[in-house]
Amino acid sequence: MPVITLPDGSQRHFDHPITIADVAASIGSGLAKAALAGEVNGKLVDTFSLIENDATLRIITDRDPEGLDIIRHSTAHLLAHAVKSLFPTAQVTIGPVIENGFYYDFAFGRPFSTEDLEKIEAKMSELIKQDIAVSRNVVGRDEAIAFFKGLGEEYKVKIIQDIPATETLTIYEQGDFADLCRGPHVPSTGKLKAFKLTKVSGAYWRGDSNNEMLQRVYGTAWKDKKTLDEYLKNLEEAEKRDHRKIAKAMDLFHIQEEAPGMVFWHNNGWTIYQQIKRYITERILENGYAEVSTPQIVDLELWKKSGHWAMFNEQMFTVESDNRHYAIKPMNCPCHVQIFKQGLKSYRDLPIRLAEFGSLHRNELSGAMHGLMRVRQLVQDDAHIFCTEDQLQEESLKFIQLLIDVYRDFGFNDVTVRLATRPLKRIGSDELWDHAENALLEALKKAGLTFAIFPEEGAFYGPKIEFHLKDCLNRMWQCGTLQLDYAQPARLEAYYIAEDGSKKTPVMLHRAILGSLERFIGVLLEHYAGKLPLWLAPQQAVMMNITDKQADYVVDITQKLKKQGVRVKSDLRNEKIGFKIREHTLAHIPHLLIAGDREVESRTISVRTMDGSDLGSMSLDQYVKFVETEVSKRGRIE
RNA sequence: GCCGACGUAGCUCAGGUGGUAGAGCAACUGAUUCGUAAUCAGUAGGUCCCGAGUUCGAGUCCCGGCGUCGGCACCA
Repeated sequence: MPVITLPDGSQRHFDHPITIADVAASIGSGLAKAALAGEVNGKLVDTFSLIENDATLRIITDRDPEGLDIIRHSTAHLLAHAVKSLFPTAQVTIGPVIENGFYYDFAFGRPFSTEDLEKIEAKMSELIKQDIAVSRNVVGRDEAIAFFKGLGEEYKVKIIQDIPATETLTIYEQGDFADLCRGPHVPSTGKLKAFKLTKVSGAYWRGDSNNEMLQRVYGTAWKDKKTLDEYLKNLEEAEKRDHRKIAKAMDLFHIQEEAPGMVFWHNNGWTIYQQIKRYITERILENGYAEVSTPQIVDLELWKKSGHWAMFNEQMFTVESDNRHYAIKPMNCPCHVQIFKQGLKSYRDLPIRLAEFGSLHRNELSGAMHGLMRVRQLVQDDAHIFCTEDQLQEESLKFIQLLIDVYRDFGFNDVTVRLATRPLKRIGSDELWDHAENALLEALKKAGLTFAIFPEEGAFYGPKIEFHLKDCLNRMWQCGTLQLDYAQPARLEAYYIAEDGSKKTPVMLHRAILGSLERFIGVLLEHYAGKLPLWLAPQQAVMMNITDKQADYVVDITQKLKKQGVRVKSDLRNEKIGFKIREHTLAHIPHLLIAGDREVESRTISVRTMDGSDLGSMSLDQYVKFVETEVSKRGRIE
């Protein structure tokens, strides 16, 4: 006779096994209607599942995060249901919940068109209206295989064959549609209120590019129309922040057909670029790095020795001259090892930190390019630290601390950190890996960072820490990285003389804070929606006159401000002041400086910021001081 | 690289079923001289991504290529 304990501690006694739906109904009719699933003793189950023994129960509604996941999962099923009824030859595969929605992969003879999508959506709405009850059946393995074979669902059969024999298999049915699924699901299709199919694309079966391509349909689902609309609106807003759009509006750069994946930086964009480079140079020099510069084109022999040619030759551009074969460098590291090797190094010289803003070329697959985020020519704020085993952890910690501080200056206080550990295919002893992983782990802990461990994701030569930033559409981009490398220094025969007089191979740390400057600028533009803080803004101020009378004054003040290092231009056009203000505000110029008769009279300028606040009149000196203070704050959030 | 969509004026985009390209903004010219997010009028502007084909005739249809976009895969 089950006694059911609810989240508020109250208990309900029943004299017979009871479903969650019934418990909900016994509490109230509103809850009965809202119930999507239940959590019984910490496990999510369907509302129609039977409770036979004493249990704690939480009824899941669309107010719970789990409720939303269930809605999305059930909407994925609804999608499959609609597809199967419209296109019976389509085979179902998997349909998981993802951030903000779900997708479902189908094997189908042809791609789905946008018209198909509309039809599918309409069918889904129809199925919702019919409010079809969902049921769950536990089935035996052979039974399940026979069942899906009978339906011609070959992929489901493959999926079942891969599920461990210990797991029970369940089939969910709604009307004439059945799918292998762990559940739970909403009790009936009528519970699904707000969804939208967003895009179709190809996706490889089991994520392997050697396999056939399936048709993936993406969708989003929410508890009600209101939250769905909010989400769609947010998406639209986010798309406006796309760095490619902002760049066009701000005249930052362009990319054209003749040089795919390579950037033509316009003056405005290049000003940002230079500003960042200058800043990083300053920061690394004060942190004991030495800046170097190495060749762009290097004989293939070096890349063979370093291991790059064997691993990454498809992504390397090559050139030929005088019967010699060269590669345009995709990375700086082998060249930095060459500098390390010049002259005998003692343990006393270590650590040696070599930094370079080298231009790198990587022949990325054509489909991989993405604005500034993924390009074929890039510059990293790259450096390699050569050190001893003992210095590993301290160097790692120092780097992480520098990175965090630099990110703060750019206004990023929220960074996703991953520790990628030993992959299956690797070189080096387990002791070495223990040591290396531990060094990074300890460094992360000491730095006080929260991070996730990504097992088997490390490089073949060593573990790595990845620092990811999000773009406006929530796509993650790796920016910073710290990698331990035991292989290259040895392969390229770098050594130092240890305390005991023996030759030892140094450990090499590959590290970058911003990663590719191109990508970082892309993320930065989206982060700020183009409204860069003063220190980065390519144009910091525009000085404008109200009528022609103040033109000379404006030219004079502009000149003086330029001499003081302010990135300012004048706008003397015969336009109304409102028009000029609007234009420069839309161009995200931080300071709008205005001079009318009053200002000429008092030798001042009227200062307005791009967010619309009027700072009143100030003298030239006052303004320059104001700029200096703002610039020195950089992008830090107090 | 794979699947799909797209490529028209400087920008954003319109151009059922084939009949010599259009709007808004920007540009240019003129008027206006104005106080914090759009003054008015006029003018000019095109290799419709490239190549081949079907057709009397192609921005539109077919084929091939390039690029971009959304995903997949990849990402030292």
